[in-house]
Amino acid sequence: MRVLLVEDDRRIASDVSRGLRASGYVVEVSSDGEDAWFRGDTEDYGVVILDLGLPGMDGLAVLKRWRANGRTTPVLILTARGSWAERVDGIDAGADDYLPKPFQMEELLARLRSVVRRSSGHASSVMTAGDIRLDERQMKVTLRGAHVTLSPLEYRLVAHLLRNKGRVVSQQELDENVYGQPEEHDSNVLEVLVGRVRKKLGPDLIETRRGFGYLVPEMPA
Amino acid sequence: MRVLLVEDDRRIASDVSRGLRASGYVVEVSSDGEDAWFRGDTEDYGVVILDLGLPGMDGLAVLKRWRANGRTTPVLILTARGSWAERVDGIDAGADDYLPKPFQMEELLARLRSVVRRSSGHASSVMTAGDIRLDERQMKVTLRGAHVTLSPLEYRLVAHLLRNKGRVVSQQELDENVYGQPEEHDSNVLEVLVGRVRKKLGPDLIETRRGFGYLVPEMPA
DNA sequence: TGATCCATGTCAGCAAGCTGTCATGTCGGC
DNA sequence: GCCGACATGACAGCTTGCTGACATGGATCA
Repeated sequence: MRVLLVEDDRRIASDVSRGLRASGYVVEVSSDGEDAWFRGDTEDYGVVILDLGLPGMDGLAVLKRWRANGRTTPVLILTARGSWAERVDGIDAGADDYLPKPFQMEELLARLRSVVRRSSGHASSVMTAGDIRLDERQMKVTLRGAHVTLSPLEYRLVAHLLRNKGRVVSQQELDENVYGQPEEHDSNVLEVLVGRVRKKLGPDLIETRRGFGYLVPEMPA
Repeated sequence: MRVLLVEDDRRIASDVSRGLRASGYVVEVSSDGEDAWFRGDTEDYGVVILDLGLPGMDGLAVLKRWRANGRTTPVLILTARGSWAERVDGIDAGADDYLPKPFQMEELLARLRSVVRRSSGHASSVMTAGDIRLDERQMKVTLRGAHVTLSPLEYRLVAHLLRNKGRVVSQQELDENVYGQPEEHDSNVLEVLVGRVRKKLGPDLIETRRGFGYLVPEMPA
């Protein structure tokens, strides 16, 4: 992992970067605010370790400019011991964590792990098929970019079929996942439901496998 | 937002919870490890504040068991001053941040904001959606720059939805985070509350996902 | 103490639209 | 062509969520 270490004290910089390298990080050092800002804005680092007292541009300002530009690279700031006001400011400026000086190398490494772990923990919730796009987080379905309103049952049907794209899903399985009851409906509710969905999302999304169930194909017809 | 405060010192617990409530959190206090573990494992909190020295079950053990069960609720641990080994352990056990005792209420609040913000992927204590701007630090809400006065419940509703911008939030989740009770209201308080907020902040801020809950969309309609 | 304000809960009525049913039409395989 | 599986349109009943009006109760202040 690539780390940008922004620190103007040469001795600290060298100690820390040695420790980081020993732990398998690729380290780049910057000792000046302007330079740090430029690099952080143009390059892609896994983490930034940022000292607040800097020549050129203040560390907080650097951080704020990154965040204002939408950079989400995790940032760990180094603050003077005991100055909790500084920490509050740093955190509110968008820092992911701070470490009061002086610190043990071991502690720095632990916080680095934690910061990185956190920032890499998101999974995508979007599924697509043909022109259809379903965002599970927003429970939003679009057809060629246009928002389509689905009822709760319709939504669950589509979501379950999309989650199982490329596989034939039996009526019983759909019953269980849409209605939550394994009991067989004596009527044709499911077929009606499929019909309503097809009317809203187009006839090609859901294919019928006579005698087996329904299927959202891997490739649109 | 719902907070679980795990602290066995009654005085600290009462001071802190008072401060938290004053800042708009819904606070539940637990003073014993077993109890804390059980609650954290069964209930859904926005954050947990965890003191390490506990009767019953040790704080670290509680945290580890949560993580082992896949709970990702952000946890802020309180440690004795200067014991950095404890911090390292805590962070590697899955804590999201730590705060050395003694601390200022203000700092606790800032770190809480930061931990919560991170875990929901936001970058600043100011959250926006369309023309609406909410500053968690000041508990201030503005609409097109003009200050809007919200009641406590209204504020909590908006804050929770904004913290989860782009995600559908169920009525039950709102209940828990606004009222602090998982119990179902038999009445329509929440709908009334939403209505009141919409009247103050405009009808487009909060979208309804019939049958599922409410949502503040990523992009204004 | 009484007057008043405000936050909050309750309720009833309304509109939208969701959902199951049924009658009837269509399709595919044998 | 026949049969069963599936599709479709219409409709009635019901749910859901929204809204305005009102009740309650706590806080504040004269």
